[in-house]
Amino acid sequence: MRYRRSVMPTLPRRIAHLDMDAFYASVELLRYPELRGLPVVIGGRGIHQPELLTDGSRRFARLRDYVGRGVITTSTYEARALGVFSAMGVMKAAKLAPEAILLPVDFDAYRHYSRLFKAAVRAITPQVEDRGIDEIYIDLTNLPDDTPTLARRIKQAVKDATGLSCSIGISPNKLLSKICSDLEKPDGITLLDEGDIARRIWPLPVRKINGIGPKAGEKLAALGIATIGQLADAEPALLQEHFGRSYAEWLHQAAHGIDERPVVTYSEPKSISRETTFERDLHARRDRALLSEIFTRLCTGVANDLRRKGYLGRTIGIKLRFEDFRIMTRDLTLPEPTADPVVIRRAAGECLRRVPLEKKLRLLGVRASALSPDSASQEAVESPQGELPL
DNA sequence: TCTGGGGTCCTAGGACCC
DNA sequence: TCTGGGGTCCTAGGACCC
Repeated sequence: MRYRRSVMPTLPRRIAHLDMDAFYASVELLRYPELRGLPVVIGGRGIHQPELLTDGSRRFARLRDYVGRGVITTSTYEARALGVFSAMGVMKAAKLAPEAILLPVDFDAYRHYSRLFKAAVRAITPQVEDRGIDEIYIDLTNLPDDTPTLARRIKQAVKDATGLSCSIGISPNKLLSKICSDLEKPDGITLLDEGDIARRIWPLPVRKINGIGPKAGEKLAALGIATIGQLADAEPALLQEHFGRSYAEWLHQAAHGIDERPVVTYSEPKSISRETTFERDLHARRDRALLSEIFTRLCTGVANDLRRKGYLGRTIGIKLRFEDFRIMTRDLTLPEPTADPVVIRRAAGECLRRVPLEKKLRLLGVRASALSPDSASQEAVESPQGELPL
């Protein structure tokens, strides 16, 4: 009995991060194989579908023909070679690659392929954590096979299920695996253990760490810290002075490749929201009718999403982005949770009355949070949303 | 010619209660 | 009448991610 604890073997963790290669663009290439090898970008708004010509070929929109707001959602590797990346404004991308093919976003198709690849991996092990439409973590620790075999089997399963390639990083934790999966993209397998950190991780820029974004990256650069190795060497006191205790401690641990977070196979949603950026900036009074119509549509959308997913929200909030890009939020907690569009519209209207509306608006959003499962909802039982591990 | 839409987590202050 | 500390809820904003 005394020795039970120390005798129990604890296997070193084997955590995989799987990232689909140029996911949206690759799904589009399944549909339009004639675009393979060309610079293709997905994004913009109101893009017309490719036009089918009488000879059976298709005419595609070009980036140079685009006018208006919108960002690039994904680009093929050929387009990336021209400097066109996700989140870039479409008009800016058009300057860099005017001849690139432009396709509209088709989330239904991407969600379909997302379900396919995740199901294929879950058939190998249920220890899967969802990280959005094109990424997952997988805990391989308790599987019998060796790591390279598992990596190849998972990639093959994804390929068989979808026709798409992915990249996999495998290491003792999520942080390192996430970095790894990016190292040999596309179609790569990268294995790494603690002994490889200095050689493979430390030379990388700090921004490769998931959790160091533009702001923290800038601040670190100002301190002369560019690489993960330099971050690992940084004086803890210096980090604490600039980032606060808890973030500084996390930075230090991350730079040393330390991360104990488990793979979480299911979590309840925390909020459900709808938002929209207008074609042109709208004025609270002059465009009142149009704004009101959009506002109501957003509330109805949130209500429908709540019902479809089987949740009630007790806190209703709004989000505004002004023409100068400043964001303002307001929220209101109700006595009772709701999924009623009329109740949501009224609560959101209360919130809206609390914000000054001199500046023109660029975006309007509505959100429900403080969610609870709706026990009266049949849909919740019949078609589980999220990815219930059943 | 700027910059989408869906999320999560964290911080911080004030109200309110014990 | 004054002093104080802890806990929870609500609200607002911000960083970050896919």
